[in-house]
Amino acid sequence: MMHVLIAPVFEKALISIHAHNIVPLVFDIPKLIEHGHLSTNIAMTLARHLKRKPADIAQDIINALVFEDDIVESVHIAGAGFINIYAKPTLFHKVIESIRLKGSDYGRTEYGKGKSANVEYVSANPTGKLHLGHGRNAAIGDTIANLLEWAGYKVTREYYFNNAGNQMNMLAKSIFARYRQLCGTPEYPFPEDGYHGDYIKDIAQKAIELYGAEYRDPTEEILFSLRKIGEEWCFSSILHTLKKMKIHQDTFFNEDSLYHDGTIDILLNELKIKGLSYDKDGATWFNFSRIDESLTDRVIVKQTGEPTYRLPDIAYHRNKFERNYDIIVDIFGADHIATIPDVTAALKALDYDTKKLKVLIYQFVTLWENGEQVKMSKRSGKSYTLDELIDEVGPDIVRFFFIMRGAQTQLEFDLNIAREQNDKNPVYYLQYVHARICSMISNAADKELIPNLDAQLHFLTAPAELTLITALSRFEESTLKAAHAMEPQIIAEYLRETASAFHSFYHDCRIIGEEQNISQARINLALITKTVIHNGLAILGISSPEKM
RNA sequence: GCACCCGUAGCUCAACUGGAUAGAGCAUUUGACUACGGAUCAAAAGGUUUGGGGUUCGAAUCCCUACGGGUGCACCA
Repeated sequence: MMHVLIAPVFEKALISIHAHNIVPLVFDIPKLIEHGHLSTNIAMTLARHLKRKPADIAQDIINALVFEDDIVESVHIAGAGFINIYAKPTLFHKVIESIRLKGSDYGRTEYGKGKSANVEYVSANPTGKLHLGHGRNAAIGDTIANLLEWAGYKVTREYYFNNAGNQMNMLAKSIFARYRQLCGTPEYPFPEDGYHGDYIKDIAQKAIELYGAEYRDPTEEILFSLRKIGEEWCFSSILHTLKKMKIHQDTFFNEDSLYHDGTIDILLNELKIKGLSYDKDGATWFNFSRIDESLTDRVIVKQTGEPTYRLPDIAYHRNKFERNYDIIVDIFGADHIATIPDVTAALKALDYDTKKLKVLIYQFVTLWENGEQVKMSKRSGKSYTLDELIDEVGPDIVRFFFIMRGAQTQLEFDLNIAREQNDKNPVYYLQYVHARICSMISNAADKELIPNLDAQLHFLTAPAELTLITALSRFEESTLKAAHAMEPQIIAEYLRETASAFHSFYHDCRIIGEEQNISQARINLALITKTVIHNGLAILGISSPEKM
């Protein structure tokens, strides 16, 4: 944000030396204060294009700088051609004013103004409870939706599911087996690939309450009914868990609708006409190899006449493209990686602009407890569910742990750390800032020290104060960068740095008990810190407690 | 075997997407206000960024290669 005040002056300088709009003008905040408050490598990036030495270009730029406001102390060339800028305190004070004006909107940008985005996440079929992998999916997806919203997009949060097909039939058969076992035939065989979780027994119990214990054979009718109550049970469990995680999705897209409204038939027909599909061995194949040599042809309609998952996947994505979103985001686990090239190639062959499609792949979660990995086996049904995890450590910690690492790295979820309510837990470090400030404000009020927004900010000159302001000034860049890169972890990292800057400031600089002017100025600084932490946590879907 | 992701301090991870002396947290060691919440702060120590080549002013980042880990490669989803 500080660069917003500086950049125009540099732009003018670049124009005057005829080096404007050749490469983007980027400012960095140097790690070392010896390198100034802000720096730019513009002279170095220009060097190649202008075929001149970076240092010479830097000197020309500096000579052409004209600062009208009294915000810059000095400008120097350093290293291989960096231009380092030393700001006056007034620059920092302008930052405070600006953040205060934006308040709870500070961090929002107009990057995606007038554009729409669709973020699809969770998308678990109603065959069971959500597990930890879904949790990571949910946290990443919901946070990216938040980030895009903060970047100005109109966002649709979508859930895609399939309540038909083999998986659901297996669910019905599993329920029937448990039903018989509960109704006096404990030796009734359980399907080989059935769903083993205990929840199936709960559903069977419900079936007994609804239909009695009389059914002996898995007729089509009874399986249909069991499938229905199984679906309802699972969906209500999924929604309940998501709600606990503070996740609400706008659209629930049923795969079935693609068959009912003819989308699938139309697609099949079109593929045939365009030569993108062919019949072989009684099945219909997609001619992927024709559009991309690195791909292999795949069956899209089986011999049995049933489609494979690829066909509705393509149809569904086409449907999303037809809904005219500017960005379409999928959040997928690493196990779905194979479908992406196929779906993308198919859409491209159908003339859609696949640059709009962003598929975010996250790696798997491993759960650790007491230094040992907790095995999560779907078959045995002994998986630790997302619901249990939320009950144990709360939604804030669950959400934070799932986004605090980059999506492409395998996540080690350490239950012991998640459970600890102490300094080892990174979530408290952030929330503590908020609680601390709230507490301080109420203490100040007891001493009749009321926040005065017109306080003289020029009393803020201590290093810890300037470091904190610098951190706060970076929030907008961070939200933008995180939205652009679709990496929630950037926000987590940003908040940690900012929290650290605040705690240092709070330790070094007393607020209550100092001279009135200084107290007021520092209260203002604390207040905007509270705003930034609150906004940042809100993006992550995490609460900002006033007490802990 | 082929494709994709990853390999950074003892452990878990960053690094503004090619920038200055690779940084945090935990663990270890040492210190801190009779005052605003010690769920805090300050400091020490810890590295040939898996190995080897290459690209350029400059590489953890890009390319090639070897090794190690994960995931996928169905007429399952």
